[in-house]
Amino acid sequence: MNISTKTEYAVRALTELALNSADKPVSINDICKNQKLPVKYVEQLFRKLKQNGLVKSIHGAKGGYQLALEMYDISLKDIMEAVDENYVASFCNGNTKEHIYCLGLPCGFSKLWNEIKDHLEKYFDSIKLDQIVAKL
Amino acid sequence: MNISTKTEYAVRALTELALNSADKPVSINDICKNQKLPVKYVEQLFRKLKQNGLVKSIHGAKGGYQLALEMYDISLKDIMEAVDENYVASFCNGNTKEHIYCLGLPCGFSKLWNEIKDHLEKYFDSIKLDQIVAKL
DNA sequence: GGATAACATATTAAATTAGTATGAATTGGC
DNA sequence: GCCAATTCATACTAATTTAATATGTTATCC
Repeated sequence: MNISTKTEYAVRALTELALNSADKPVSINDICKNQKLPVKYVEQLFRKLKQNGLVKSIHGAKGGYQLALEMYDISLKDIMEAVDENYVASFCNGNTKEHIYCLGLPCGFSKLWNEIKDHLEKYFDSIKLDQIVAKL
Repeated sequence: MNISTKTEYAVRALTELALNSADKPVSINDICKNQKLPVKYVEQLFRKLKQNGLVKSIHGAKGGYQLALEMYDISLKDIMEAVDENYVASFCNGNTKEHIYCLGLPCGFSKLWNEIKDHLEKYFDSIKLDQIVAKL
């Protein structure tokens, strides 16, 4: 039950964009210099962020990334989902999507796990990038 | 950001106690037979649950475990904490307890991580064993 | 005294996560 | 046109964590 470093790195990187990419794109290199993050790892994260429509990119020299959405339209949940797939999915020992059976038996806990999952998703979705930046 | 199997197993095992250990102790063997869980693994979990005062034990033949507290005094947080130490602690890349520095730099995110941590702890503490049993 | 069951610890195995390596494709500036 | 900077893509390795097993000892009931 932890925030993964993937999520942490993504949040930190997106915060850099939020602060510096309004007019010009910012390169991963610059981001990683500022935040002391591993470049190649963060590259991977950014590809996922792009696939999920959170950032847009400009190729080639002087290229880089910019936010694709307004800060208040990017939630912590969006980030986690993009970067850390099934970030809150594998309850009930991950046996079925519907959580009706666990370990081959009808599972009485699906209700509980689903409620928790729901709560967490809503909570993380309520935290937006502009709020995160405001807390810095 | 998932419920560990440790927590899942512990919840399932404690539910068994909640339902069956009111008068007599219940053995780990019986619990694991019912819930199809690995005995030796669950043994370890129960030792931690005992250390944390959630269950009490009776040695020897006909022995086993019983809840040490009322069901409404055992929260999901208590269980997670007992069985899954630092279940929600390693934010901020786990570098310092206070989350004031990250990777050697003053960390602007400590506020965020701590708020999240706080929220999660309160949430999990609000879910009590009697409610879990009621949802079955 | 034998069966049952908690208690304790060490070890192995599996899975996940983090990070590196290598290289191709794209673009700006000289 | 070429070179540097940069995104894009994938494969691989290393580290860490988590799950589970193995091997016992100790206590208690019958």
